[in-house]
Amino acid sequence: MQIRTPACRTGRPRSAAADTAILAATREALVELGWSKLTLGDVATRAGVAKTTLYRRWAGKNELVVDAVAELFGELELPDRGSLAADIEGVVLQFAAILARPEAKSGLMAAVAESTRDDALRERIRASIVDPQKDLVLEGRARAQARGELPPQADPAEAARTVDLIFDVVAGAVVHRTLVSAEPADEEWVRSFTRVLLLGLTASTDPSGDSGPSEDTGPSEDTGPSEDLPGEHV
Amino acid sequence: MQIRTPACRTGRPRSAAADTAILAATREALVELGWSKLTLGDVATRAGVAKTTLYRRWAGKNELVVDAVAELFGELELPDRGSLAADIEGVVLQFAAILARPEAKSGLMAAVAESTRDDALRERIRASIVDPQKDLVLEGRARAQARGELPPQADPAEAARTVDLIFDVVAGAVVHRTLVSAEPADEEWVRSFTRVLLLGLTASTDPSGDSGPSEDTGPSEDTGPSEDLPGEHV
DNA sequence: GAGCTTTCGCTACGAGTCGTAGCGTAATGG
DNA sequence: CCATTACGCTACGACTCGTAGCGAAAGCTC
Repeated sequence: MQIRTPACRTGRPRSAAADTAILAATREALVELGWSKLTLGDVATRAGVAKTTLYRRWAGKNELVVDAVAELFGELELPDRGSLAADIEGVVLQFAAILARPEAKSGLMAAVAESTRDDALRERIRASIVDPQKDLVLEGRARAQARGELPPQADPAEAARTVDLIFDVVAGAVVHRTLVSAEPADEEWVRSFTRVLLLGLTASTDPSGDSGPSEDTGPSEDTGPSEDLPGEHV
Repeated sequence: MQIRTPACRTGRPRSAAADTAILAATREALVELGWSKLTLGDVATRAGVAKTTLYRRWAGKNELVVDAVAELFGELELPDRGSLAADIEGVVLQFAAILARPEAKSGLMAAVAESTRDDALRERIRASIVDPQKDLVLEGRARAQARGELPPQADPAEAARTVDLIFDVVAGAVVHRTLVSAEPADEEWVRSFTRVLLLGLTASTDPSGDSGPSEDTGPSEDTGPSEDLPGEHV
């Protein structure tokens, strides 16, 4: 018996290669089979590991897919493109490109659907996918304020509400366009969208000061989906 | 043998009561179990019909849930509230209220997720849920143009793109707020959202001729989601 | 009413997946 | 060398799926 200090580990360590292989296999299965026909047994076979290994690391299909999809959104970046409009267009196009991939489409939406009845799953999605994206919004907003494109906001609570609003509008519009309308969020669409959003934001802020804006969505690097060192990925 | 004219029917008719019972049972099961744990056998038991009857009418879980959820969105209306801002706020609040219901949350999103790999399902969703909603956008836009709040658009193709954009922004934002951010789209949020959207729209279409006179009227009822008379619901 | 047609309820079935238990082996650290 | 943990493999009961087959019920037409 040993004192189970959270960070104390003895014995054989988990294979980091297995984690990456499993997540890659999950994405591959999502592309070929979609969410509903994806089985953990199949993923294990593709990854070259035993089915039991999967169950030792993840609680179920939901958690596994969230981690697999989170790695996709970890590619999002927010380079300084010189203006708020350019920053928004750039990151929205990146976001749209990721959402256009079949593994992101079916995996992410199904996980979100399941999260409506599973608080732990929603929290997992938030931590690994949503929050990094929101950080990009914050970053873009700060950059725009430094450029003088957006007025600084005094009230932090009001600023937080504004950022949340922007985030829901940007991410929601792209997701709806891609999944529900099933049409590509191409450059033309992104330009139109950015114009409307930007006009709405700048016009709304000048008079008194209250809502202000920032932009978009994008996720930031990511908190990698799963590490293998901490305990389980549950 | 009889000539199977599409509209020609002889023999025992299908029970309309069974349809409504099944759809109601489906929504009930969605609330209690969610999408993933919902089984057709369970729905049949709740509805008081045989499992085989379910399979005779619907191809599978996807189609059944879409029809069950579509009935919820059939409640949407667009009464004339006097101004474009009021019209938008009103319908967005209705939409948010429907999306707040658990059966709509898990059912709709899961169906959308599945539709990414099933063209027929996507078409079904579009016809029974999305298009009626888009009609509301068209109606509200026409009403605003009649009031002079929005300039008329000459190019029909451009007008169609604008309507699609508005629709994706509105529906997407509410869905994202409700499902991903998991926070209520309450009156305060809707007001902020409407303000940004409206400023973006009016500023983008600049002022030019307009000023229109009266308005019009009648919101249309909706095209109910599913009828039970036509053949199979497949 | 007779007869035809279609639907309905019921039972049963093979196929497939789920998630777990059990066992022996491999890989670390003390 | 030994304790500890991870891994691969097999097997298992439980469950769901979607379908087939049967007899009975409910309409329509004549």
